[in-house]
Amino acid sequence: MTIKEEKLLSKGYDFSEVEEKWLDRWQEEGSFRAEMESGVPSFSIVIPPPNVTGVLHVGHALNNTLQDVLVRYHRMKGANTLWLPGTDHAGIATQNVVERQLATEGKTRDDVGRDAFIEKVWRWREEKGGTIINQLKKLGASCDWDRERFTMDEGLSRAVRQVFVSLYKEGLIYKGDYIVNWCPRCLTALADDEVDHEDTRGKLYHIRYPYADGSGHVVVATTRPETMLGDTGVAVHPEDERYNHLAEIGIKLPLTERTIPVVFDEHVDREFGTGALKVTPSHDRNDYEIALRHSLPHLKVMNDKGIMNEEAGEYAGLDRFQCREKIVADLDRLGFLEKIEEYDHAVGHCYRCKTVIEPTTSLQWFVAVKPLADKAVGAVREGRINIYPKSWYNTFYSWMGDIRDWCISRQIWWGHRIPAWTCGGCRELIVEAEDPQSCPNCGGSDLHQETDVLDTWFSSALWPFSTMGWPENTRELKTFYPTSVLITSFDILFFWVARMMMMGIHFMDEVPFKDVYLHALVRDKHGKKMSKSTGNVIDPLEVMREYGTDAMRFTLTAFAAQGREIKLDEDRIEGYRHFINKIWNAARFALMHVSDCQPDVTAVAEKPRELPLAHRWILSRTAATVREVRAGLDEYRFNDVASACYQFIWHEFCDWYLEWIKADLFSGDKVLKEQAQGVLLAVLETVLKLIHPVTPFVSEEIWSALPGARPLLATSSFPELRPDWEDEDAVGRMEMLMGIITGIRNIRSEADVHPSARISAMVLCGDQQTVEFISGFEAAISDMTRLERFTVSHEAEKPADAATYIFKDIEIFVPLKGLVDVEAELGKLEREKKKVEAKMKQVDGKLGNDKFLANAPGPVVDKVRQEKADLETKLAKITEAEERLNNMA
RNA sequence: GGGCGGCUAGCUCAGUUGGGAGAGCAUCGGCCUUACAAGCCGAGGGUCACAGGUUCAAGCCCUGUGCCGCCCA
Repeated sequence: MTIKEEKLLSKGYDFSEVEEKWLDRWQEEGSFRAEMESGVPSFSIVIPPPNVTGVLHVGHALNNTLQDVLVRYHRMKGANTLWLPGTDHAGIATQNVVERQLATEGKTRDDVGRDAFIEKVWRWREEKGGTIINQLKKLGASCDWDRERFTMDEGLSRAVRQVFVSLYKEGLIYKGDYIVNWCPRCLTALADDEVDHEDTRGKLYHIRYPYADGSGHVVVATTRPETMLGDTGVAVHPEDERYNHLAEIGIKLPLTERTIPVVFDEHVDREFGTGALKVTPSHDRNDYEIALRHSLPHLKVMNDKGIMNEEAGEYAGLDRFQCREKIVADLDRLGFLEKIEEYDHAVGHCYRCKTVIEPTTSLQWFVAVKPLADKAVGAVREGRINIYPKSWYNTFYSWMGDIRDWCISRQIWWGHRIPAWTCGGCRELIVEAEDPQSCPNCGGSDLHQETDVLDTWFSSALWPFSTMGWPENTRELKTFYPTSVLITSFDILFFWVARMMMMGIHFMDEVPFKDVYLHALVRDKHGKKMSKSTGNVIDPLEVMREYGTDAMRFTLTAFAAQGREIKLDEDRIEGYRHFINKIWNAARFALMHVSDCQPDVTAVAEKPRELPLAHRWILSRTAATVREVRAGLDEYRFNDVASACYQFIWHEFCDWYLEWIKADLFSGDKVLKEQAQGVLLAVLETVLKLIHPVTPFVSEEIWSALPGARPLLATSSFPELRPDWEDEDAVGRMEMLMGIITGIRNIRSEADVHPSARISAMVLCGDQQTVEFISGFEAAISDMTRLERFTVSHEAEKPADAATYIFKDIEIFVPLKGLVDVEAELGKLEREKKKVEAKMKQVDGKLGNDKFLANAPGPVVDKVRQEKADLETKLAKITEAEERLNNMA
């Protein structure tokens, strides 16, 4: 037994060794290397760089499967194809990892110092940072791995500096003291979209703020009473008559000695609570803006770690949450507490460490994004960038419409250090791409670089061009920029996608990608977010081990319908593993009959009109499937691609075609046999190519066993449309034969005829032509329904003692010699009759309606008329059958 | 409070110019029929959330309501 036979005779598909093998082969052959041939269209994707700290989760699996499907498709279509891989340096996350490592040694980053710490991070990256890249390789991701990039690479870092300096010089980057989202644990500022808002059951404290003249009080409500120590005013609506008189009086702030003013601001909601709002400019974003409008002073009452500072008076030194309790107790004791309500509200948490965010003022670097955002919006409006699914356009526009300046400085060490220096001599601020040696203003050499680093997303925003060698004008940029499509999860539309648009358009003068496909988040089968704490996480690596990578990829593809969240059920993966196995076994069968053929046996498929019906039919169905798959891939309808393949391969190719041609394959008739071999091989080749982008391993494995010397499937050509294979006549005829076979099988099953029992059946049809057509398939029909005798007629007498089945205008009889269960048969006919009558009622309703006849298009009316005729025929046959049965009884 | 999405068979979901309600899984019955029991054959199952409207015709378009989810304030 040869190795090939041994392998192909194995009954079940053993994916583990197969996957290993092809991963190696593809790499060895350089199948995924991006060539830059001239005169060939390009297709390029840059990977959404996973965090260097990451391990593959099911979201990555989905994201990269979809990318790989497209990339493999376009590569097979012959495009210059580039899928550029890499990781980002994940500033905060990575720093946290290394700090934790230090903590086990009882050290902090300050103990080791900045340079040594960064060195440690690099070392960590060398040792552990490659994990997710290897996992992506296992997934079969056909990236050009020689081009792997990292946001902290030298080239990318140079791009970051260049961009920073340009934007600064254009006045689009500035430094200022503004309110930011502060994480008191990470000790850094965060961008707005790095804050997760979680609905929290909290308390709303209603506090009495006495008028300064003692004539009364106003009640304000807050969820964060500790911030009252930083209040510098109370705001009310200018038209709120309840408070007009307070303008001159002011408020005596409880627990302090301070008197604060009342200001009148239209943004105050008169309906909320008492219509009075405490204003804490240093610890609340809205209050910050109110304070700006009314020149209220800022008063910071906490330090960076969320501990109350000296401004908090006797509360100094307390943690913010301890302080809250004490404040509430004190207010209560002194009679300032009106009431406490249960209150649901969204609380901001650090997206990295889940600590409650403290909005606070701080000196930070910002990008003035408005002008950049406007250009991005313009590109989308003009259709230079298309977003799929369409439902995201609204969200995109509304978010971009009221976008705020982007805080890009982070108070951490791991990342791109801001290229700005302050001169110790003259305080000049120097922003340069190259480290300056001396101050251009005073010539002094006492220069101090900013200690902050840039937001990781700042470098990610440059990814589509920084990875291709910008600011050099490289061949890669010329060939592959703008990229063809960006595939990512909707939750980073703004973190990343929008920012790439801004930066790409600004610096490349061209959009970074033509299409954006946003896929859903993968949830568990109940629709819950997967999380370690809930314990409902599906680990893709485990799935791949258990069911095979192809099964997982196929499942994810089948679930990727636009505009819907993905509820992943492991049972479904198992189901699709069965499909992979089905393909394997179908191929195994096919190879038993074609492995010794010359590859040119497929030439018979070039002249389909000369072939027997079943071949014409399967070729036509193959052509239709090719059409569907191509259209699905072109329009990002991944689920349609999967279901078209599934439906065709299992329920047409396997269930019908393979069964149908067995007789020919085992036949002594050389011509019939070679036709069957040829078409079988041609269809199998097409199927393997179609399915390869989704299930690369099993398809490549089978492909390698096909007769003849072949290039790798991964670099073979994708099936072209085959109008010459399309054959509606063959499809119609085949459907009639399949209907007859199904009818006979139905009768056998309903009548409890043992599958091995040889019985006879008779078919009555409308005319002699049809009789002749059907008789031509007597053998096939008998074979597939295990008949000993099959007859066709258009005028024979209808047997009395027979079970019947009606398919369109064809009646099928299976004589059962006293074995007919009259009651059961009548029941079956009755049910059938009800259905037909219900349909008939609908159809009659339409045809009896003059307006329908007048307004509906001709073809629609004709169709309904035809339907009525069919229903009448069927009804008549049912009635007849009932009469026969009743006569028997 | 604002915005978006969803509600179709027991479950998970398709349903793209409005004109036949579908798939997979699950269920039930029968089969080791020489590729596959990870299989084959057959069957049952739905007031398309609810109420109106437009139309000759609505799962699909419009309005409102309910429930669920997400985002934003």
